[in-house]
Amino acid sequence: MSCSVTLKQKGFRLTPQRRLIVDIIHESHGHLTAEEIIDYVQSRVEGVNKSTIYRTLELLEELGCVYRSRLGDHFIYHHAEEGRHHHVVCHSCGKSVDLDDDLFAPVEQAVEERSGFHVGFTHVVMRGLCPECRAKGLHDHGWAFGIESLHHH
Amino acid sequence: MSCSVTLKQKGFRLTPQRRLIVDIIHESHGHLTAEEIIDYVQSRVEGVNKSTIYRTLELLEELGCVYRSRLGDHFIYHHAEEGRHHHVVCHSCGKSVDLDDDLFAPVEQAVEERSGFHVGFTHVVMRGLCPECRAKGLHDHGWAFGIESLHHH
DNA sequence: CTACCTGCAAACTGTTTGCAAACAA
DNA sequence: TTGTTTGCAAACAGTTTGCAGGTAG
Repeated sequence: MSCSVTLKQKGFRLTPQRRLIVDIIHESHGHLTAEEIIDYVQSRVEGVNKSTIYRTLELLEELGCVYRSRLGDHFIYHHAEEGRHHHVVCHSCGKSVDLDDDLFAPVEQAVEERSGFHVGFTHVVMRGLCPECRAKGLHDHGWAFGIESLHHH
Repeated sequence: MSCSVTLKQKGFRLTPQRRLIVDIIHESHGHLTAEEIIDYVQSRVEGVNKSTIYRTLELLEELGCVYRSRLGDHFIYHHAEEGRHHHVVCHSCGKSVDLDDDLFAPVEQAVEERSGFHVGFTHVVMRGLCPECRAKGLHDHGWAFGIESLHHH
């Protein structure tokens, strides 16, 4: 179901600002940082405040419309419609590739077997080095990289 | 090799502050947040400044003596002597369990096969729900959790 | 009408930096 | 002695909050 419909259904108002933010997240097929969303929004409509954007993103996350994950210092957002999946982002050139939901199944199972802990990877964004950048002789040794994920409420 | 020796070998001074920080990291068998390290240090010696602690931790990471990973909003630190390994931390009670190095091997392989990207998981800290807390009826559905890792330079 | 939303400005949090004084070697 | 290291205070960046005025329904 579309985010706009979800908003209205749950009794939230569909303001122009919210509509714009929802549109941007839907139009982007990748993941966006909060900063990118702020820039896109403000390039289309002057005067939309970043706190409005953060508040809208928080709301959309609570409604299950978007995933929010942390990548390094930033949060990144991704619409939740295409279901569970993961990303790898190249450290060097920033290129990103999607990966299937099942990627972490072996890890989930192994963690459960070895420790009894239950973990679930809903939307993980990890950093790596893409084939092209590797061919250029870059190494990922010494690169800091992080992966994070967040449950969809 | 011990952190103190590494420091001296590379021409860095072994000050009381640095010795104290190294001791605390070694004494702790788990992982510590920057804040915990600051608290421990300051409870033993008054007047040690947090910027000194951050600078020392940064240095120790550069020397390969400690790992630094992000867990949510904080960095956490762990001495690097026991080699590669990972952790799961319970969302609810904070209990933590160590996991073997090889945990993410299937993921590393799958990412490489599917995307050509090269990723390496040196020291991942993830959140989950421990058996006891699960038995208490807590669910991890709806919990935000993150895993992050950092390469050891 | 009137809650809900927004813009603004200011607060916040964890981390980082610049600089003069202190100190290890 | 002397260049590294420290403590202090202030900067920083991204995110969050309080509040008065604005607007969707």
